[in-house]
Amino acid sequence: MRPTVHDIAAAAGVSLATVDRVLNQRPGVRHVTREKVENAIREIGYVRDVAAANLAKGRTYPLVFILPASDNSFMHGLNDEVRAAVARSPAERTDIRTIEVPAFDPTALVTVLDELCEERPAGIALVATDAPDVRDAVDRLVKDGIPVVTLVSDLTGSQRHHYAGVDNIAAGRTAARLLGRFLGSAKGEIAVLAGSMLVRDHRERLEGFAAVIAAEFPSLSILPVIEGRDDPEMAYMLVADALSKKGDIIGVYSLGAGNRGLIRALKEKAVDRSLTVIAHELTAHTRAALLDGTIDAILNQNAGHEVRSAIRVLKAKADGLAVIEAQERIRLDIFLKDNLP
Amino acid sequence: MRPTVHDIAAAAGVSLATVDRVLNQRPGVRHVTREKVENAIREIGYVRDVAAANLAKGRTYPLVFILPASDNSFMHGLNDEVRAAVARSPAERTDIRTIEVPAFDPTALVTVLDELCEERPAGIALVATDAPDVRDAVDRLVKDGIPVVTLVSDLTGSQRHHYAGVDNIAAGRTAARLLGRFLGSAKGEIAVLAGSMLVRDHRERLEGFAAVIAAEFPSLSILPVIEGRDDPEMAYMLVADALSKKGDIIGVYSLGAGNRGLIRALKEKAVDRSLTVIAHELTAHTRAALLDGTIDAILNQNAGHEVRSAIRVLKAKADGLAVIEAQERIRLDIFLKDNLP
DNA sequence: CAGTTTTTGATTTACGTACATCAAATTTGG
DNA sequence: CCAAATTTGATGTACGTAAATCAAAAACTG
Repeated sequence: MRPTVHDIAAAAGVSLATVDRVLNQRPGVRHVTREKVENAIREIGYVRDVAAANLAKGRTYPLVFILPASDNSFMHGLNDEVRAAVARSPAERTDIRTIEVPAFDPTALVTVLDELCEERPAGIALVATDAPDVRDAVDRLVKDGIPVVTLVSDLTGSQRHHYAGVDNIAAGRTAARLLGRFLGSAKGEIAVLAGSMLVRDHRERLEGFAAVIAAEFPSLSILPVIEGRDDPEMAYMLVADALSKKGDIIGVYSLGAGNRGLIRALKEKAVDRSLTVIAHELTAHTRAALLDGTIDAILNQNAGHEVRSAIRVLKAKADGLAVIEAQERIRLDIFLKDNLP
Repeated sequence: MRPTVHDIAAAAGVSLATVDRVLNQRPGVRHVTREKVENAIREIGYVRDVAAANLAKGRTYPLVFILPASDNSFMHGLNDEVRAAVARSPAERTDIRTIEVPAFDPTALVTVLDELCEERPAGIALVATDAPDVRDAVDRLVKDGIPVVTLVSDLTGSQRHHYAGVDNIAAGRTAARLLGRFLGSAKGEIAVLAGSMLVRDHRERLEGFAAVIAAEFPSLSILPVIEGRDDPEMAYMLVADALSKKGDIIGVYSLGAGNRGLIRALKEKAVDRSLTVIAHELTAHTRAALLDGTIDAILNQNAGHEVRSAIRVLKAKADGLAVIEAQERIRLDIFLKDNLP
């Protein structure tokens, strides 16, 4: 049988009440006594029964998720995952609320963040637009003792407690290597479609991509980035336009969302050409395009994992517990047509 | 506040005792009453507080893991993960024991399985050697009501409750496409190193690999499979031998373990040649080889995920609960040198 | 050393469920 | 319609922890 608080009390020669004071860092314990108890805990190998503890506490965690109001499959998927987390709320003792803000709009984000400063939820997760104002607002929250994690896209230089998302530089580098290797010794230009350079994840993907292309695939050159604001319509127009111009585009890297538009443009303007295409985020659209050969590889971040990780981290931070970084690492999925889930 | 058993009692107009009888399917409840209670449960949306239930039950799950005694990094890693699970045992109410059996030895496996039939643990996880005798032994256990999951490698035609491992046909297909695309239009032979055709995972990987090569990369031909029994020494000798012969090997697919030997052979015998190499399982050795360019891509199954999934499934089965298949799906990781964890 | 403050002990209640017991009510069979 | 069987209710204890109260003991203060 695993040891309980009673065993600690017996081992340390103190009362249950004192053990409780030490365990829950309540005041009124002499330093020597505290050490005696802590030693006993270590010696008998006590670990708190979290289930029993939560039951006794009956505590719930009011959490807030701030998501951009973007009309693309990835954000819809993210929304779905948050809703799924809301459905699990009773079991996880969370009480999750989501707030939608306009995409790529630092001001709106700051307004929401400042309001939350008053409300004092147990934790906040946000898809960050990477701007100094946002950083400052987040830092104010952190200073106020409210746990904050960035989701999907990080916030440069801020004090946020954690980032729940993939390593986007690595993602960009991986995309570059795949594209480079798939293209072999071919010479030509690569079109890059991004959402906006205002979000750090897109900037980082581009950075990693450009670095590897430059260093290891000198026969490829990268065209000026197309910013489609993660909007399918806009992406369609811009990509169709780029493909219509004469030039020797032989590859495309779509590092943001709005791939519906990209795929439409590819199907209309590049049927005759054999483009190698790498895109981000597995959605119904990109999955179909991968299967029919329009896209060659998809890099994906699992939104469900990100949301669940964010919740775990926020709860841990709210309780002042340590986070097992290795466990919270979000993996970059690579999908070819053969290993689709 | 989420509803409790008291709320059910009130809603159904019965006593707590009756609610308990219904919830825990105890006898002595009239059919009409049972329905009344079940309706109330549905209407107020009651979900059992698992933490409280476990606390009250104080139940533990004696589980057994049967692992092959193979001296390769993957099996060592798997062992480590099981040990890590043992360390978590108190928190998860599991009581895990591991049994080592000789690798690729159906008879030894059957002996162990039959012994466990007497012992009646709450669940068994095994790395299956794919043989009819083993299948029959597993089916006997299943018939006796003992939950069984196969780990890493599945068991053809058996009644095992679940398979905790990657889709190995998909893995083989993915390897083929990567290799094919990396090689571009090059013509030549592909060497395949396996552990043994006695285990289903290796057979399936080969099957998927061969299918895609044949269908989509006709310029590549597959040499007869080299069976290295997942042993580094044996793998070294066989691969070194294959590379020494004249021929036009331009690619290698290592679908089993023992990659230490493969890497040594590649470094000694293929420095001058530019081989494209795809291997399975991320270990210290394959990681180093990926970084130094000896290996071009690594396909990986996360042993930790597999072990944790197996435990979740065994517990669920022991309690007669349903398993969320989507949650237990083991992903195939693809690592290039850029996205290593 | 009296008085004050701090530390410690003893005890109780609560969380939501499981499980057991015994009495009371209801249904069933003859 | 009575006895037997079945169904239901009432109640208590347990799981391991949290949190609170109040009294007792110990440690300081001047």
